Amino acid sequence: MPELPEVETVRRGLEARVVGRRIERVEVGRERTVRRTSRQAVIDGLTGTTVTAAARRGKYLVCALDSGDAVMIHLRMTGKLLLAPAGTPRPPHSHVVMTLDGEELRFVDPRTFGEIVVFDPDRADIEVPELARLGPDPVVDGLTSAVLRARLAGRSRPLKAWLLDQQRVAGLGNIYTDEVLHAARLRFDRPAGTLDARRIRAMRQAIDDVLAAAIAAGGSTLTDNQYVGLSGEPGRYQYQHRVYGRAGAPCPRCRKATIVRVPFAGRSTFFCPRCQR
DNA sequence: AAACAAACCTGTGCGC
DNA sequence: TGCGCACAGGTTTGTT
Repeated sequence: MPELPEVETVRRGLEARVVGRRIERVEVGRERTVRRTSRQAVIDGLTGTTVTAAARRGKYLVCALDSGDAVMIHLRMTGKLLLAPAGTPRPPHSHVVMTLDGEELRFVDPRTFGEIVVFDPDRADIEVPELARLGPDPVVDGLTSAVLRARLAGRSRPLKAWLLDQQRVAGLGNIYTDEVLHAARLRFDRPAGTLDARRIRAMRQAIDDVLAAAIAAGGSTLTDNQYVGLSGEPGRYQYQHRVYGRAGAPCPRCRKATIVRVPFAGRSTFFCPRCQR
């Protein structure tokens, strides 16, 4: 579910409302959420610590603790972090609950693909190896045309597959790749290595513009309401989607063709067959 | 290197 | 109303 803009919205919520606070108590219901280590490792690693920073890389949240450890949280498809007054009813699938001075930070995740792991940053390469493998994050690291060009060179994969690969660029998922490719006027199935300098610049600009607008709008909340921010507030970027979920609608740029939905890489892809090449 | 399918789970929406 | 199927924002793993 959540891609870079949604995770960034959650990160900002954590920074504003959780950083600086002490985790008094930790409850782990479903052990699957903490499968990387164990229920006890996560309870022991979090209890009594104060959250000192909230960072993000791609779709990964990484919070620093005053113990020297860090906690990685990945929401995957249906994970949510919700901050609510202690004592209020917990939503179904509240697998991990952290109590902080009258409030509860709840990790809610119906499909249980998400996970939480407390790790030693000095051993990050072993304990969360995927973090080190992530490509540049367009917001955290910035992304230049030169970097894009170097990484795209010689690649035969379709552009969309390339953009979805977190080891190439970190943070884009199914919604935002489609939005970026439409903004850059590029077809999803064009081989990644065939972009000339002008198209590379267009794609870089599109990545920046789409992500900035989406973050400013608090991310995208689709009709199933799966994604909401820390306080349960929905995002608003779905109202600005130009192609995602809009099959059959006229293309908002050329207004002549109709947005098409095709299966690609096992999921839906939306694009304008007229203005994306 | 890259394409594809399957796996991990649960919920929802749709056609019949 | 009820049933069965398709599908869903992500990532890893195994197979061609």
